Amino acid sequence: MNNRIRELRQQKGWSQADLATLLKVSRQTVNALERGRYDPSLPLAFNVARLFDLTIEDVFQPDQE
Amino acid sequence: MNNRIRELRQQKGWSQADLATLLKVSRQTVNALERGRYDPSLPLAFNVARLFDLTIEDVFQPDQE
DNA sequence: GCCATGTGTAAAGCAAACTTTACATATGCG
DNA sequence: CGCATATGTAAAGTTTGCTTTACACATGGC
Repeated sequence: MNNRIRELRQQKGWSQADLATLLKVSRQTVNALERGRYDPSLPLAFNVARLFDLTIEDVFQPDQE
Repeated sequence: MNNRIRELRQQKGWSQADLATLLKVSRQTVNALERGRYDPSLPLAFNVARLFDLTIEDVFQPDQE
């Protein structure tokens, strides 16, 4: 699962810590998501999309199978 | 997190076991999702949405906070 | 009544998501 | 140089998602 979190975050001029605060998760979680270490839970994916005013499909792209 | 899985499944005339097979998860997982016992992983949410030819936002509604 | 099918649920176990604490490295600025 | 900020990572622990096995109950058809 790819995502555009880093790109979207940088467009806003936010640090990983800033984004973590806004999402109410740890900075390590933001880092792990950006680096593709794991996928977010569905509720967190919704929070990310809403924060950037996008759909989940806009932010996350499932691997083509 | 609410979802329309049961409704969508019944529209197709599928049993929980049928849907589980199509999604490649266990029947208990389908049952738990329909009954709101937990949320699906993001990849599974994508699979559900694609199976019904809908967006994630069409199928899943986060609790209003 | 018997059997098949569909649904709900429980327990045990594994894997994935997330946390806290901690340390390393890089960059920029006084 | 010394310090602050940003990022990457690791280890250990908790919670959540999902599996397998198993059993209960309801409904409908023979």
